[in-house]
This record gives sequence, structure tokens and C-alpha cells, in this order.
Amino acid sequence: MDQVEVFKALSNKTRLMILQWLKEPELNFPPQEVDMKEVGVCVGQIHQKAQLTQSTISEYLSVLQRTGLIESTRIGQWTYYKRNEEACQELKRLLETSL
Amino acid sequence: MDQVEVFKALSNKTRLMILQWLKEPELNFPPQEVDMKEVGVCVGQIHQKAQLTQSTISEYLSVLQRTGLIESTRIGQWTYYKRNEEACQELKRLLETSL
DNA sequence: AAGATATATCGACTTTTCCCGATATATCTA
DNA sequence: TAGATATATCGGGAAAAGTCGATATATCTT
Repeated sequence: MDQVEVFKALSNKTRLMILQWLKEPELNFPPQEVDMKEVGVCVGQIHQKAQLTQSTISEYLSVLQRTGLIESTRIGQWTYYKRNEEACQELKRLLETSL
Repeated sequence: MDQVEVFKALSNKTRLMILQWLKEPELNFPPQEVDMKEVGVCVGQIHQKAQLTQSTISEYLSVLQRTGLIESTRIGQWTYYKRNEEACQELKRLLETSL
């Protein structure tokens, strides 16, 4: 895990928010077909909640995914994103030592 | 403490290194007149060790100081920088919850 | 007061990031 | 297969960050 890349990914208000929202998807997004806890939240929902264009949000989700902090599942025409809690934990551990 | 600003400050290899070096100044810098543990390390020493110009390092130290992660003391013509361990701890705590 | 030394600040240039709109791609449905 | 919908990617303009050299400022020494 490249620390600089992770910090860059976290250096943006919207991306930090997304990470927060995905912590408790049921609290932050309207009910879905899928189990949000299990599968995640689709791009459109995140796009609606963040007030930025679809392309920007898609890009931001890629940035976060590249760090490993979130992961995606494609189901039909939707891509669902959810946190990778293990990676988040590992990052915390990393920060514990590297900071 | 503005999270985005902190992460931006940490989004740079050199600044991360500086923060590391200042963790154990006696191990990372040649002996000085002053007690490095207590007072810190002067800009010139950090400048020599990081391979960037004096102005860049001075700027980077300001960036770090603005986050509160390091603090400075002027003694004569030297400015000494050292970690603010309390702030570093607080940041870790913040990350623990905000991440 | 003059010169030396350490640091900070300024102006400039380059690279990166932030966002957008437009378009491409994938999948679904009729 | 045609259209609809969801997402990804591409190209670009504006703003911010990275980095430098030159210069200003502060302090020390003589």
C-alpha cells in the first residue's frame, strides 16, 4: 500500500464523505434491491447524494478503489461499491506506525 | 483540525519522510548544539538530508506546521522544528473514528 | 556598521488535481 | 435488434501543488 497514494485519495472532501457514507450504507442511502451491507451501494445513489456529476463520482470511486479501501461488484447494469473493512483496518495500523 | 488539509500535507513523500525523521532526530541527524529531542532540528539539517532546495523545504515545514503536526522554535538565526506528539496522537485518534 | 549565515518569502514554470460535458460501453427490456 | 438505463472513459479548462532560483529578512560576529 503506497502511503502517498492513500493520502492523496483521502485529500478530498467528497471522497472522504463517500468513505463515511459507505460505513453505514443503510443509514445514508434509501433502501435498495440488494443488501447494501453485503453488496454495497450503486454509483447512481452515491452520485445523487454527492452533488457532483456522474463522471466525477465514477472517477472518485476508481481512485478509492485503487487504494483498496473500497471494492466493487457488478450486478447487471449496476456497479456496487462497498468498503473493504480489512483494508481500512490495515490502513489504520499503517498510520499507527507511519505517523 | 481540517482532515482534508492534514491528508494533503501527508500526500507527499518528502513531507512524510520529514515527519519520520523527526520521530527520532538523534538517529537521523548529526549531533547538534541543542537537544534535538527537546528543541528540534534546524531547517538546514533537514534541507541537507532531503534532496530539495532550501526554499522548498522551508515551505514544506510550513505546510506541516500549519497542520499542527510539527512546531517550531527560533533560537538565534536558527529555526528548529520538532514533532508535536500530542497533535500526532490526536490525529491518530481522529483517523480511528473518521476512517 | 558590514559581512556572513540561516530562514522565509516571492515570482515563475511545470505537473497534478478537480471537475465538467460528451461520448463510449455494457446490460437490460421490449 | 432498438432503445433505455447505468457506468466508465476521454478530452479539456481552471485551480492547486511541486519545485526552483532570486531576493528579503533576521540574527550573529567582528
